[in-house]
Amino acid sequence: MSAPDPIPAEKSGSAKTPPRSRIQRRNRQIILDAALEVFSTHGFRGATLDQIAAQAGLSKPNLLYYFDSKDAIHRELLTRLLDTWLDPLRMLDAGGTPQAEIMAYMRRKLQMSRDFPRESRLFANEILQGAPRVEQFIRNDLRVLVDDKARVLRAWADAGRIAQTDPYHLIFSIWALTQHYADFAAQIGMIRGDGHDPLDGAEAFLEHLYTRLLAP
Amino acid sequence: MSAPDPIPAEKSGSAKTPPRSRIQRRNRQIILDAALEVFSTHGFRGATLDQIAAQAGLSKPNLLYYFDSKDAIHRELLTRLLDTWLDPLRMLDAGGTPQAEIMAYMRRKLQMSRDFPRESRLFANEILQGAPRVEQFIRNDLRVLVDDKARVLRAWADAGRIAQTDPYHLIFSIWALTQHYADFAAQIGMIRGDGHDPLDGAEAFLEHLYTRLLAP
DNA sequence: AAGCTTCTTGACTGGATGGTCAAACTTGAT
DNA sequence: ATCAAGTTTGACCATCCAGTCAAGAAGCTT
Repeated sequence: MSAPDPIPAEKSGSAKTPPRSRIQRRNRQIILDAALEVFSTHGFRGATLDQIAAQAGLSKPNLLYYFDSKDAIHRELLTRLLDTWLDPLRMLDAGGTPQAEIMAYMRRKLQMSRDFPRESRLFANEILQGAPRVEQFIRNDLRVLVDDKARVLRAWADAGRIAQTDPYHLIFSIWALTQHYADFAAQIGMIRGDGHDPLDGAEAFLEHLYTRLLAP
Repeated sequence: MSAPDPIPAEKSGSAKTPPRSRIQRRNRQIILDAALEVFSTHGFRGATLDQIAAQAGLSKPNLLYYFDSKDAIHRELLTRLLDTWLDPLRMLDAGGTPQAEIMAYMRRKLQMSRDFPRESRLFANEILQGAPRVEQFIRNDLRVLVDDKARVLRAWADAGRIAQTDPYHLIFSIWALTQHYADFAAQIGMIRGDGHDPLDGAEAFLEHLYTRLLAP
């Protein structure tokens, strides 16, 4: 399992930021970016190291100089993604104004679909396959966070500050509606015409939708 | 490209229902069912003929006796899926009551997520990859249908029978919200607890949502 | 500039996988 | 029962693909 490692990791177990050379940092980033492109459209099995190498402008052995394996590249991408995946929901503040907080959460998620559609598709691919690589993340981190925020939403509803709705389905609806614009962008683009920005009008629509849904 | 075909297709170009023996019909169905299971969770590239054969309880060469290639199995699945994919939207009746029609469409889509989650994931996989195999279907059939129904929705809005909303985003929202329960079932299951039915409460929530969204 | 380290790659390997084939087995009509 | 057609499969092949390796090129340090 442990091949001689050309990139010596620091003594400290899983060093968060092993001191890498300029070239190391640059090329690892190039590879991750290329891999994100390829993995997000073809899935893990559908992607080949040759594709990633071509996309990165590097040779295949060179990829494997910077990462131990195809799997290691994919794991690194997922790890980086999950690190920030929870942030928008985490920012939902129990002390804020209910409508404004929920609306802001929706807007943050929509912004992620706009700014990071490949990351969204990478995640979608993972869930479609049954979430084998992110199961623990979902069962632990995500679930705890959702349970926590669901309590906040329920409290708001019980206090009559927003309409009575199932807080879980409310959260799922925000995920579904916002991620759809990233994950199904190809379909939307083909229906609306290729010159059209798939996200055009989405924010106004979703604001309208949640305004009406949440009004007490 | 054209290998000697052990299953003679009828003279008439693409016979819709070539007369097959009892065994043929049975085994083709078994294979398609197994393939749907495998393709929908692993994607086209991620699925192997050996997996499908094992799932079907047949040998790999036997699979290839009934279908020309892995691709042919996949194509057949997609063709059958697309044939019925449009039906729920097609049934939306311009002559009906706006709220009731839209609500019924939402319910039909939700029912499809309940009854055919694998088909939904097969489709989602396809779109995630950029819709290479269904591009013409989307650009032609689906687009025309959506444009048509969008006109209906717009007319209803202009007549003041439902609230003013972008008809395209309204349709997309129904797709997103209903398909999410099939495509992201793994995630929902892990968050709500494994004993829980992911779709529990979904219909009530969506009815509530669209009631409020559409009220003039 | 020398010498050491880091980086890069052409050529290769082993295993997985889609697909073939000829021989064997079943089925159904007579 | 017999025979032809339809069905099944073990053994095999060719290609693809993740990963290896040794040798060479480029950077750094002095």
